[in-house]
Amino acid sequence: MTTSRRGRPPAGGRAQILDATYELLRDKGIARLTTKDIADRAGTSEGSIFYHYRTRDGLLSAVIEQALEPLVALRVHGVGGAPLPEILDIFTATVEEFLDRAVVVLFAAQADVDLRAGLHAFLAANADRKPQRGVELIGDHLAALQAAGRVRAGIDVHTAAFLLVSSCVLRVSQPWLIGDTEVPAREATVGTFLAMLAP
Amino acid sequence: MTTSRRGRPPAGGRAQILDATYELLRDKGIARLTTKDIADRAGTSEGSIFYHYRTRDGLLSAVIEQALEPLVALRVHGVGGAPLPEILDIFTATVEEFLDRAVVVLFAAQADVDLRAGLHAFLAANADRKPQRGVELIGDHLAALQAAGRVRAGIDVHTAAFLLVSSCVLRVSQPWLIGDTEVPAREATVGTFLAMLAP
DNA sequence: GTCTATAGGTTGATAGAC
DNA sequence: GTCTATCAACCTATAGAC
Repeated sequence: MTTSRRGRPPAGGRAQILDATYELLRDKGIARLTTKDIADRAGTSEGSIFYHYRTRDGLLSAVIEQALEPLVALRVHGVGGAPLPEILDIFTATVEEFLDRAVVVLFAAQADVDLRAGLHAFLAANADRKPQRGVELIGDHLAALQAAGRVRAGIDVHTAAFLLVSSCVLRVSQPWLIGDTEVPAREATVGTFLAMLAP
Repeated sequence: MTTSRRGRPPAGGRAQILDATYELLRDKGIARLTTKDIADRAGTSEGSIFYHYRTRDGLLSAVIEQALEPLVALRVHGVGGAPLPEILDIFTATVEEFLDRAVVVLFAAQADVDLRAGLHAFLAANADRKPQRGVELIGDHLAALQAAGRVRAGIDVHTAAFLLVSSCVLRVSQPWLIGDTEVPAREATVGTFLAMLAP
């Protein structure tokens, strides 16, 4: 797992192939993604691709897993004692920043049952329910505030947290799915969410 | 546009090809979708496919547009005077029922820039912002209730409506994107949403 | 490790009989 | 309208030189 080394990496190295594949996935889509196009964009030869990744699917899996790396590396920990607006601002910004890159591979994996199964297996083995635990964490914090009377009583705070995360997913996905359309800004969504929580 | 005729349609007709393509898209994905597989599943020959749809892309576009048909046919109208819980229940159920079928083609279209561009153009030309107008409509109804004091003051009701629709999209998409995971039931989400709106 | 050359198989699309 | 037969292009993967 030597992911870095001294000096300029060789032109046809693993990283260039990985980056070129991600960019083509994002710009053209997976349907007409060929190893020839990848080689051209990476400035290498097709032979190198198969030397490094053995198969086209192996390369695609590597690209998918790289884009999900922030989720794997994530250390889930308590949200601390910062003011709620700040917590939700940072949380939603982090989620959307991750999704900006991840949707490309999440959508690409939908094109093939095997890729999708591999994606799900990878998440199960390496991400250990982190998306859900993020929602749980926010929910737990809201529950504490609710107990302290700073969040209105009578609402299921974990379901509320799911609503907030949903808006992050849709905001990032919508331009891809149905084209450019108006969506409330993230800050406005967080603001409205806070107002709906107030006692 | 003769979509029906007397008697049993010929085995290799347009409809069978369309259905077979949708099913393969849903079950296997677009990446390895071949006209041969489509012909086999439809019980027809490849020749018939190209006779009816001229090109593979033409067929795919037809499948996409058929799955979005409920959106095109939708007549957007006021929500009437039913109780809010009932309105939101019916609204979210309708949205998710549509998405259950639509995500298959919405995701498939992400595999190719041309397909995606075609999808966006089709929606712009035939759906006339109906997704957004659905959100607006719920928002407008909430605004009226807010003016009547039955929804708490100080919240942006249109952003709130966006939160609710987001949860529908994520609930339907999540099994595809990250695999089977716990998600709050639709009824629970609507219930929590209502509780957050109460004055 | 990277390249070139090429094999081997698949794919979308066409032609022409029925 | 549907079928069979066929083709030309393309794509993944391998072999072997450097």
